[in-house]
Amino acid sequence: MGQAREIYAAYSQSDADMTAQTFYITTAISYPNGAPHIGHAYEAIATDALARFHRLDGKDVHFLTGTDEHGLKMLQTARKEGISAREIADRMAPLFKTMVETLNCSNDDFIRTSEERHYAACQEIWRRIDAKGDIYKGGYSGWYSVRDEAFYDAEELTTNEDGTKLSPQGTPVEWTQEETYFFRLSKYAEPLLALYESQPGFVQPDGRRNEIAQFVKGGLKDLSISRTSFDWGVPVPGDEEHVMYVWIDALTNYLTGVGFPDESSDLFGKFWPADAHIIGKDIVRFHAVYWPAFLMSAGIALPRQVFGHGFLFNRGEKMSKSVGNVIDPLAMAQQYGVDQLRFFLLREVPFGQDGNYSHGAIVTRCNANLANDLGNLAQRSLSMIFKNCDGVFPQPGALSQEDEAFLQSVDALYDLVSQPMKALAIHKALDAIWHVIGQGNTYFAGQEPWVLRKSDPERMATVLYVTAEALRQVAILVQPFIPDGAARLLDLLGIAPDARAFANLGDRGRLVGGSPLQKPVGIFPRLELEEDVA
RNA sequence: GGCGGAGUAGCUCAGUUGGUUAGAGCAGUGGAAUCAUAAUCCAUGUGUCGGGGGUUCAAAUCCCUCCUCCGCUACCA
Repeated sequence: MGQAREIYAAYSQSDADMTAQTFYITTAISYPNGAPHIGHAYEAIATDALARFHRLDGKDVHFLTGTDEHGLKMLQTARKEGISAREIADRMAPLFKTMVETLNCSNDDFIRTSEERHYAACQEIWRRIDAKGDIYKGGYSGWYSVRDEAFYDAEELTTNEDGTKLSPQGTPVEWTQEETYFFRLSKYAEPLLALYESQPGFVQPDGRRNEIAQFVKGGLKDLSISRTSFDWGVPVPGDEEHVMYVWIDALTNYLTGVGFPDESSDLFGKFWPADAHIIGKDIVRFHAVYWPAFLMSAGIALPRQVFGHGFLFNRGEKMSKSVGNVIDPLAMAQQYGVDQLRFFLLREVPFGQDGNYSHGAIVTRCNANLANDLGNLAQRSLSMIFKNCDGVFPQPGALSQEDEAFLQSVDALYDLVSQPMKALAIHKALDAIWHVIGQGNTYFAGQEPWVLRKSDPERMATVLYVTAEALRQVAILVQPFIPDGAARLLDLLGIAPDARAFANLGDRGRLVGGSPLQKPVGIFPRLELEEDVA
């Protein structure tokens, strides 16, 4: 194990400077063989919330997402329509690009693996792995269907009456051997185990890391990394008969996104190694085993974390075309609102676990937390200020014990949000914010400023000021999750765009008494509980 | 089969290294208030903490066993 440790240690960032001023985060790239679904939307939204959080926290953030366009399935889909794979990729990729835009994602780049820059990156990493002696030519054998141009696993096959084997598509298959290049994955089992042990945060959540470690402990087989049976892919350097197969191509997008192979570029220097790859739990192994192995082989620093999130289910059922519960995320964004959809997914589903969504759950969650708790607290307090304080924020008088106590928990909120966000516990961060919003309603109701209006106007002014100051901080903290609503609230409060970063939280950016207030308008209207269309 | 995780209030779940009357949100019930997006606030739970056995002064929390559910067990993005 000692030597294994050295192999990976040379490239790992286990002593990563947690106060680093840059942050590189990625989603997985989507396979655009069909339209985007709610799972794609969820991953993009969660990753965006993390990216926005770190940006507001003062870091220089690079957020990458995109599409993985090569491979046999794209080619087959294209053939069915009688067009080229590139044509279908050109038609489908924009759907994903539109989705992330519509969902208000702040990605800095959108990579398509069919782009020239990506070919350059893949070919360079291939060359380096090859130079390391980790690539060799061998044979890949399996049940091959000439008509499908595809290999199938033995379990997928059915046996015909006459004893011949058939593919799932019902086409005949035959035992075929194809020349392919292999990557010496077997060589990296020990270094990978050393990585998981010394950097428990490398694979998260913990349960996933245990599964991966268990898998690797069982020994690793070398990996087939090229194909000759189709040509929709990145050509292998020096052997144009082969295209790269799946993982070197797909995973390398994270390097392409920061300018690799130009390691002297500003982008690469600033952002590699990546801080977090946010991916679905189904592809954790490829990111936690293949990817670091490729990078170790190529002599490139390893990413700091791979996080596998859960799946979403529609009322407990996996969505499928046959069940008819496949829902277009853009239709959901249209129906509920982008902030509402974002908030629901981030608040309702513990990040890392599977989650459920339903029309009723979304309506309940959004009305209770967005319209009632936050929206109404803003409306009731700001409209009192607008009507009773000459349209400007009041000057606070001496603070009472209740004022101090409430402000104290508002000022403490940043830490309670920051800690879970840095641990990717997004739902816990939102829980902390809403706990304080709840305190805000309790405080407001307890102080009864509508009574003070007549009995003690100065005291009323102080209560309203404290409430508005709490709203200012809440609005700033809520930006990563519900950016539009947060911006509207900050606009109402008259907070300048350059005063909305986390550096302005607490007493470093107190609301200024006497500054003008916009006429309050509802931030989050209630959703009407209509017939369930889902 | 092997390895791992989970079974806690009607629903969704929290419960650190075992220790006062097991908690939260939602739903329900009763009340208050009326500034506000019919929003808000207060009060309110007789839960066998999956079953059984054990360790301990003390277990949801440790050990054994049984039941149920789930995840992983390689070349599909």
